[in-house]
Amino acid sequence: MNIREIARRARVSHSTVSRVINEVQSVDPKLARRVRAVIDEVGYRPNFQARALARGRSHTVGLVVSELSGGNPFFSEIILYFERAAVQQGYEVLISFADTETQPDHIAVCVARMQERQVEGVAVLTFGMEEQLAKCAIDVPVVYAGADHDLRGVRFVRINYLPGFRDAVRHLAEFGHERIGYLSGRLGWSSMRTRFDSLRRAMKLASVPFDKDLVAECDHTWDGGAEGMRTLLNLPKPPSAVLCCNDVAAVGALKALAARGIQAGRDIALIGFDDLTICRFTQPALSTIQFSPRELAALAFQGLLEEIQQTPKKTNLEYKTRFILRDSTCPPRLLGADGLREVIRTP
Amino acid sequence: MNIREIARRARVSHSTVSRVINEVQSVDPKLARRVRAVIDEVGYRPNFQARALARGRSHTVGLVVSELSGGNPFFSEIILYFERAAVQQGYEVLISFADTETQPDHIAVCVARMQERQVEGVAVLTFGMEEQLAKCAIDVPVVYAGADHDLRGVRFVRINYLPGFRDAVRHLAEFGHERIGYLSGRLGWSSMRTRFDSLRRAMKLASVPFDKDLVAECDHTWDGGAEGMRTLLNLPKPPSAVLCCNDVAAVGALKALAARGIQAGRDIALIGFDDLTICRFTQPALSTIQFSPRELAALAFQGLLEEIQQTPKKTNLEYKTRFILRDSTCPPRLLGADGLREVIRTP
DNA sequence: TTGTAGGCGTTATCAG
DNA sequence: CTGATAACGCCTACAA
Repeated sequence: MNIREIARRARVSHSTVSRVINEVQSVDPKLARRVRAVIDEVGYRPNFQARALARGRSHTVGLVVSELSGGNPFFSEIILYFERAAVQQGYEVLISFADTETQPDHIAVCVARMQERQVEGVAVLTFGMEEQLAKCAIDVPVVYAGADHDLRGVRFVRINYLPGFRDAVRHLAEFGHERIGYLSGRLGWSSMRTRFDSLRRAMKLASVPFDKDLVAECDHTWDGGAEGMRTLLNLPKPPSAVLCCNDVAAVGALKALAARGIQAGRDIALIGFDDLTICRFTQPALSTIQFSPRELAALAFQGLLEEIQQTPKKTNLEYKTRFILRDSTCPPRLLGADGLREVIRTP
Repeated sequence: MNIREIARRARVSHSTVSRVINEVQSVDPKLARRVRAVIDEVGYRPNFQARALARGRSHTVGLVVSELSGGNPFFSEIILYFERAAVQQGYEVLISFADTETQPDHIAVCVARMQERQVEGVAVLTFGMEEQLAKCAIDVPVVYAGADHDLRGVRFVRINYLPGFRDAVRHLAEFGHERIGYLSGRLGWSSMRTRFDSLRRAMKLASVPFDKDLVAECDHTWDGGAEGMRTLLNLPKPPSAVLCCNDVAAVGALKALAARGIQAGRDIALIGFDDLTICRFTQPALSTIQFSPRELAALAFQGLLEEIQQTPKKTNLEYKTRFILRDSTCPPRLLGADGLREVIRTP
């Protein structure tokens, strides 16, 4: 069923049908009604591919996220809210997971595939591997999220990690913590690197000494967090408080703590990052630094839309993190020569 | 940059360029090389919209999931593995979240939108609201996942809930549990309804008495699970073991238990459903019924592909759940007249 | 206001 | 093996 067939049945030309579909006002109401009747009767729906071809606009955008994060609820929410924003503006979204682990240039591959599909723009929300983009020629509006490494003038959501870390560290400092540890994630990922840098700046601001031995560079996954926490606990003098690069790792860390009979919020202070829903349901509820996928996704789409439409005045795309206090922190405990050692069951 | 421009530069006709692109063997190797050189030089990539229009095949499929599940890692994995299977077969995927809560017919709306985009097929993985589809005319291959309510001959992944529930109930029965509770999710959702029915059949098979007072019909969300568990705990005689309609609700339930000083795996037996990664990281590790998003997504795509290609012999699309034993179960405790009452702190 | 004709970038069918 | 020419379904001057 196409526009010509509708035209035939309504005894008008196909251009008239086209006008009716596109709500061009100049059509005679009677004709319009006749056309609409036929359209409803046969259940006709225009072919967007053809329309896109003719108009040169696909009304489709791409979203690339990181495959490693498949089981991470953070990304599931990113996708949800991005799609919602897109649909609201009449866009459809093509999704793609970039396997940055085994294929360094996979992001570029995904973007290229989307370009062939004539997307009008693509949001790359991989949080840390987008440098790859700089290497290849991409001639479609792109937006990504990161801290401040301006990539060839590409638009990005500037993520300000400092406020969250500053308040978190301040909170720990008020408790008297002096040995603050960190589960860093892979520092090869730029967003992990930046989180780490922000933490150090926050510590400097709060005059808390930084000790690189208290940093465990682990995967930012459930298992990675557990592994990292075990590493810290095996230190001669473990930290009295630990921050994490994300909530998923923090939950893993909780597991490692529990395995040794250590309870966060009583024996050690633990702070996550992201503010996933699950934070409210861990035992104890996890204090964290909020990094709302909802707002982030909305900002990213907004930025992308402005790039696509070449809007002159641009929204300030800055996302500020903030500290969320729950129950997983406490004053330093048993800070003798052996640090936490006393409460740790021998493994 | 289009096929004609390439043709001009390579001094051939655009048909020849088309043949080169589509690797038609009959092209003179010399010409082919010349064309390829130009293509590489200018970085030309064919326009899929146009190709789709001409060929009548878009090489795009749609995936509709439930919006309510935004924060649920289960869906994030579904999307990931579906996309992976699709890309492997040269398909791109259009994603859509159906808001089944406020708009009962939203699934149909999403499918319709995708049809306008000429998707070759759509997978509706909403687990329980797909009945809506029956009401509207959809003339595109569709696959969904459900138990056994055959929908107008539409292809679906048959989910066999029984094996998982059977082994879970058997396990509890061996422990001597006679008061088994259930956090059911909304029974208006067909998949929730079917899980419930399967549980009852499993209980009958194991000769465990069924008591409808021990069923809490709650949301299948984090908060819903907590709420449901509180309801059960407030019963005059709470159950000694509780199964849940999904892991997310189970984690919520764990929270409610902890709030009253009750520990799963010691004071009460708790079993989830889905086998999300997080099950290994709760305290205690959550026994659950496996419902792998990975296999499910792969099966769904496989089925969709067969529908699209009208393959004569069809894969048997059955997914069998299975019980995964971890640490959250235990024998019934304090089963006096007051059930668990004794260990419950007054709220 | 309406219809005719041409074009969007491909593929596919013919002659040559 | 190659190159016109006509689709694919729609939009849009331009002319009537």
